Amino acid sequence: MTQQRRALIETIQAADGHMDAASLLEQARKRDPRINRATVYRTLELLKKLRLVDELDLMHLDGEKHFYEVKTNVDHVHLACFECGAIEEFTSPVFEKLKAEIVRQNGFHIRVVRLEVGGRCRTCCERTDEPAHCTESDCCKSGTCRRK
Amino acid sequence: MTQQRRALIETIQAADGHMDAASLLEQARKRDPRINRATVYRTLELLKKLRLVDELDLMHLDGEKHFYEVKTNVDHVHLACFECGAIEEFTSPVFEKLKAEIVRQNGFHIRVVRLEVGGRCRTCCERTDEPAHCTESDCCKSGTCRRK
DNA sequence: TCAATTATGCGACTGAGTCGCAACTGATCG
DNA sequence: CGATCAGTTGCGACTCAGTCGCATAATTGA
Repeated sequence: MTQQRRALIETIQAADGHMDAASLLEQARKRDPRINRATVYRTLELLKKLRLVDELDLMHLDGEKHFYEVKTNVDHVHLACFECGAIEEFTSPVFEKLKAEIVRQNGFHIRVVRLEVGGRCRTCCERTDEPAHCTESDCCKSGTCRRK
Repeated sequence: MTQQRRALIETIQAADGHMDAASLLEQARKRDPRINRATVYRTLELLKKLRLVDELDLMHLDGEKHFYEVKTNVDHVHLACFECGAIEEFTSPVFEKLKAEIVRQNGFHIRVVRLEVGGRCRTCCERTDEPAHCTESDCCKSGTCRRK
């Protein structure tokens, strides 16, 4: 356990939202300015393998970067709104049931699960004056779409 | 509808497994050698928006690249074995139930769903002479792990 | 057939993530 | 407590998937 790892772990735990590697580096440097970019990636790799953090794509709402969050004891779904960019989390016994089914029917030993859903959140759906999102093939250039 | 798009669509449909952009380009060039890399990405973007293809990460089993498959009428889970690299697909009414729950409870309008599971497939689990996968933090350097 | 629109090829660029290597650090043990 | 040494870090160069601007080419629709 080095200074750098401590700073990185503290930073992830202190974060309220989902952080990507670059902002994690930036924030962690406030705790220990020596931290290097390579160390961030190496530490994230380690934490993933130790199953202490989960890696997310968040439906590529903001490019190709990955996001990280402290692993919770119960898996959750991430709902990403293409219109306002909001990320909602959702847990359900049905999700657990589905995982159990995968184990039972496929004999698959689950190590990590990632369920991401993209679409339009309730708030954006209720703004009925706007057309349904992404029905046009060029919607993502339209300015209402947050997806890059 | 241009020659290039036709060639790309035919290539994706003809593919039996999951293709990434680079191999899609390579295969599509057998149908139309003029196709350019940029066109592949632009066409994939279009097909995603038209909801004709789905984009997958397959748990980054093979680096950061994305994989593509023709969208089926019922969503399926992708099970990626970290040990042998196999990709299994799995459909279940429970998955549909979970999606319905997301819509009902969150008022979320689903556009695209991606459920990926990483772990150890049945075949690899039954090879009991080998230690359980990924219990060691450096497992992915061990040679048994296909994850990069 | 021809103009307007849309797509493509090209090549340079971006940016996330990786790698090799020398220098360093921090647990361990005498 | 101070030497040891495996494991970690910083650095900087590198890789490679994906993007962009622009001139040219192909498609569409009148």
